[in-house]
Amino acid sequence: MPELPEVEVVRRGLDQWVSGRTIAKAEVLHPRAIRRHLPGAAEFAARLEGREVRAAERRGKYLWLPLGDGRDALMAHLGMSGQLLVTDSASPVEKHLRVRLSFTDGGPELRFVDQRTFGHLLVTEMVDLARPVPAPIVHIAPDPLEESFDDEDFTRRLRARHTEVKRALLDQSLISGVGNIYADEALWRAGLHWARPTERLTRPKIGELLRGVREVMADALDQGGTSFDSLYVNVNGESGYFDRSLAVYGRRDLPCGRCGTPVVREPFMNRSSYSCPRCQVRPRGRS
DNA sequence: GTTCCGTCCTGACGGC
DNA sequence: TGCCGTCAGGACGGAA
Repeated sequence: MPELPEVEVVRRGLDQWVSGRTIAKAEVLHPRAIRRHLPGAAEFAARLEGREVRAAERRGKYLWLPLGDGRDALMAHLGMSGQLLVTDSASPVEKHLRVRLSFTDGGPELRFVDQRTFGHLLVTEMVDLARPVPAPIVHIAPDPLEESFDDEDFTRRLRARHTEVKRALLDQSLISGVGNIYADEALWRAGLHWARPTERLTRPKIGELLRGVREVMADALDQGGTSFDSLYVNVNGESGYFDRSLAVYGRRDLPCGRCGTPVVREPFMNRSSYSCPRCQVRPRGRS
């Protein structure tokens, strides 16, 4: 599924193939794909048609294309299965095509394809903060790859929480862009068990955790950015074109890359947490 | 105010 | 072979 590094690759692809072009027509093929655009499909299309697309931006897993003078934008979240494809208008329609944008230059169109429709698109006003962001995501914290991410502020707010460290990592209002996979990988790099209470984490340990988050994302981005010239391979949110070299995620019973101990899978928030029972010791009194 | 949990969705997969 | 249950999981709304 698309995580922050994949979304960044999509952003770069959109920048290359879509920015600077003018939208001719917008078609909504599945209403759920624009469910957060409350005025509906007709208004969605009207807000887009005839508008010029500016440079693509991203915060966490949200992407947006500012329109015209930049006071509004087309915003996208890919969810778990969403893809933004830049493709020739004559190419066959994908089974799960949800939204389709064509351009006045007659060049390749932009398609939003999403099997499970957890993703969505909307047109929204921008809010002029220190960095302008789409209105629906003003409550989202900066992601750890943004310049405006404040390590000191994160440390203070994390220690003020009374919860498990992984829950906090997945809380978008504290730090954005970290999903289940990279949370597990970053915790493994920092030698932290996912159930460790946030209020007892030391400053150096939080420093290690942030370093783990940034390194695992940077590694993925390095790998994803290597073959960046093919239209079809890169402007999408497909998992699998990153050879993520995961250390623990999805590796139940396989040896930990550091100590060889078999990785364990534990239920967590109706999903899974993977960790090394030796490198990431479970806090006492928590089972 | 903070924390937690159910819900949305479709396809792959395993068990019977 | 085919049916059914389970799992995957980001974000949000509402309950505790």
